[in-house]
Amino acid sequence: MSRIPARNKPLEKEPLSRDAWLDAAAAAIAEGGFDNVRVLTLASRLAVTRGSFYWHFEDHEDLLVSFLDRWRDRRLRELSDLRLSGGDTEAEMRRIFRLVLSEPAWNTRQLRVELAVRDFARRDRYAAKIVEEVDRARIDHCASLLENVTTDKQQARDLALLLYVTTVGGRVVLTSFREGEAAIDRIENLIADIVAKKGGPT
Amino acid sequence: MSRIPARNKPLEKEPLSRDAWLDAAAAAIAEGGFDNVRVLTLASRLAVTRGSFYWHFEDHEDLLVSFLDRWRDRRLRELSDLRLSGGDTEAEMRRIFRLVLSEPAWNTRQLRVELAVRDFARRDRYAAKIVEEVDRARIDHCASLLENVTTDKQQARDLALLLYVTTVGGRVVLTSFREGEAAIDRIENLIADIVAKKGGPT
DNA sequence: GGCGAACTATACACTGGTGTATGGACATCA
DNA sequence: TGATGTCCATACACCAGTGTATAGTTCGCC
Repeated sequence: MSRIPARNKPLEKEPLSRDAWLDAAAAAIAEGGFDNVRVLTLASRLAVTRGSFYWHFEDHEDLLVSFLDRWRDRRLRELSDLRLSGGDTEAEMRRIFRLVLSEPAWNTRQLRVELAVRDFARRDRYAAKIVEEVDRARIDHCASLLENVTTDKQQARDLALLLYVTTVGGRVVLTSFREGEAAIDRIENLIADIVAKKGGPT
Repeated sequence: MSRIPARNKPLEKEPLSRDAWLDAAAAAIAEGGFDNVRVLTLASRLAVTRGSFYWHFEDHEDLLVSFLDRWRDRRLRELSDLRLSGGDTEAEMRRIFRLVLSEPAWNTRQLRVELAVRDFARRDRYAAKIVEEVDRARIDHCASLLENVTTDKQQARDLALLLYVTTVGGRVVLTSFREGEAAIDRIENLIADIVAKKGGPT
């Protein structure tokens, strides 16, 4: 008993939710990847001790798995939201590019998280499964859109894959590369040309 | 003195070189990224204690910096070697793709190291500088090749960027993605088509 | 107002990591 | 042979992190 509790006020702060911990984890992941999520650090950032953590989560791994699950759910949901918002093929196509490519909100944290997840997937089986689910959904969606442009199903799928690969690749190399933002537009136009030409009479 | 040295034989093992430590680091990085290189682990893998490490290197950071320097030097060298080996534009083009894309040796360790370096570059200034140097060199080389195909310098540069981005992106998404190897060929053909068409009469 | 559940703090045991100081083994050369 | 330089082992101090056990606080509810 060397310390005084000093908590006379009724309720200074709301109790922490599981989601709050996941958000903190997201911040840590965006900063330094999955190896950077440490219970101790998150706790101090939330102004709480680890006692809270081990009430909400089984252990460290539980946190990571929960985070990955939430990440997948959100990515799949934003895809289906996109589908609902309708519009013609061209417009939706653009929107799906921007989703992974240059949507404003993506520019910092979400993008960094996405890349960190992909990186983690290279050494963690569960993360790999999650990433594959999301990739598949995105590519499928893109391919089904492209079937409005070309009739050849295989070709639609190849183009979708090309688009996706280019989109992700763009973010991977152009984040640490100068002349990025300017180039990204020109690349997008090049890609658009390909789609147009391939979509033609073959 | 609770232990017997037990080294009566004249010379059981060669003295370790700085490079051997860097190789061990490469293995660790390929497995689990830069956060996975730990002096203790490398030492035990080299069947040596950390005493050796701290003779060869200043500290942990020194190892990482040295590794990055060596990595850049090798990447730049393999580029200029490529330049020397000549051949027509088409052939060299293919070769440069495969260098980052599907060269057999790349399939596991070198590829994983490359992706780990890129990941590390997102949170480390020095690594970012290294990656940018290598990226620039590769893209420049690719662009200068493409000037044999198209006369428009800007277009050559854009195409080079597109090629590079697609190549890297392909490796990033298709490593954890099924139907990868088959798709990669079709993608490569698609890209080749673009180059051909763009290189045509505009 | 007393009970139980939800949440958090504290203290402890343990592991694994860095860095440093120091000494020992071995070779080379004067 | 002995001095010096190279390379590695050992021991120490220290810190950061996980996980667990336990106790304390606050709330809603009967």
